[in-house]
Amino acid sequence: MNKPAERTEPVPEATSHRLSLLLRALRGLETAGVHTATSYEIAARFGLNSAQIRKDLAQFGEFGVRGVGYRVGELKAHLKALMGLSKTRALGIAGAGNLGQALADSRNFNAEGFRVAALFDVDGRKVGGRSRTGVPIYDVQALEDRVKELRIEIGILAVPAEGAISLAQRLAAAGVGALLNFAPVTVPALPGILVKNVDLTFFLENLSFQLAESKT
Amino acid sequence: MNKPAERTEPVPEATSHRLSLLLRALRGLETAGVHTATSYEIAARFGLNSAQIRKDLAQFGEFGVRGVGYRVGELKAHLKALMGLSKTRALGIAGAGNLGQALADSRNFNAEGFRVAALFDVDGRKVGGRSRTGVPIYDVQALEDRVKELRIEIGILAVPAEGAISLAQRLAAAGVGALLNFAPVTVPALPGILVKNVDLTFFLENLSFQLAESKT
DNA sequence: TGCTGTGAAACCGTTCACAGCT
DNA sequence: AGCTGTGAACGGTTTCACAGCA
Repeated sequence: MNKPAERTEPVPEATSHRLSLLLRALRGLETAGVHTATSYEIAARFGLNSAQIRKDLAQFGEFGVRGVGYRVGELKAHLKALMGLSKTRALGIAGAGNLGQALADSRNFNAEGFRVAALFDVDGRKVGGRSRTGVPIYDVQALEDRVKELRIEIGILAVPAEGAISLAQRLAAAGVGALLNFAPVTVPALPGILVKNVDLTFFLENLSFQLAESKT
Repeated sequence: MNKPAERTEPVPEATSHRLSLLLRALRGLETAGVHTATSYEIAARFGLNSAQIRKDLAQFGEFGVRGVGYRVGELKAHLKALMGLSKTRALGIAGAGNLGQALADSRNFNAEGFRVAALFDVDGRKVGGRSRTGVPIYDVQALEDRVKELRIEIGILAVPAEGAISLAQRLAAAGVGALLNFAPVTVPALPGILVKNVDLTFFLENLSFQLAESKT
């Protein structure tokens, strides 16, 4: 099993979403002490089709054992490697306001694969301080230097709309590989860098829409 | 134009996402002083296909004028009505930590269609206070009473994983129609209520995956 | 036997292309 | 003439169904 699995074509986004889900499911199984699981069992954990799980995994190699299923720990390790989570990436958060600090202190952002290395802000009263869990707050002027020094790979924008675009450009120029933008503007595609815009209003509007729909 | 447009079948999720985008595009056009726009022009505003825009809209009625295009203001009003945004919905946020306060004060959550009416927390020092923009912080014990009194329609979970599920149930029982969950647990489908789980780790993992991919 | 890995079928969403209004 | 509204073609993803291996 476990063939080299050369991948050239880009992985469909839907697949990458499911991979995240799958990893969660595996974590759950692992802490539940389960060592082996079939695609049917995993599929049941989130209402999915078992063939889909097998197909998704088949894109990357043969991780299963016929007649048995998948070894949970092994598959999880493969998956983490696949998703680039086997080493810890440093994150830098622009904006030490409520949102920035919430993210900096979040267990999510300091879990398997990630570590918040720095917060940046323009407010002189915040600069030099630390977040509740101890993430240092640097002056945004030192952004480029700190990104390089701390080897920050992913930049997170938690600033008001106004400053977002120019900060995105500075982070990109400083060498981060990806940007996660929470500011209510769409950061355009920047050359050589991945950008993901997350607009929280979006989720609200969707709920509202579904509410309106269901009431009809 | 503008036929009744009976809709029975559920709208595909992709459509509802695009409707949000479309609304943004229309806001942009409106503030730019544009009164009429063709589907081609709108499509150009975000890299989409013009037919898709027409198809999406066609599901709900006939809003366009052949040979001319769409009247921006009119279409926007229709869209807002469609999405349940023509009246303001009250939001209640459980958890007055950094994330909860960030959301409460966010312009996004207090824009067209939404208004944060209350924050809830267990911390006695916070209770009785207000967020920076003036959203009152209530004791979580008063959750049910306040939800009813303030006619809160959407509950937002900005609490740690532990308390999330039980709060979700309390909010549901108190009568909210939808829940937006930011806690790092999956809130299961509750009867008669819409639940949207937003796991911020998800976005990070996806970026990480794409980074890992692109480096290959 | 029982489950994975996978070709083939079914399904769904997107794009094309044009008929039909204005 | 010009653009919307829409049936038909296309492409991609999901599901089915089974061959192949432990």
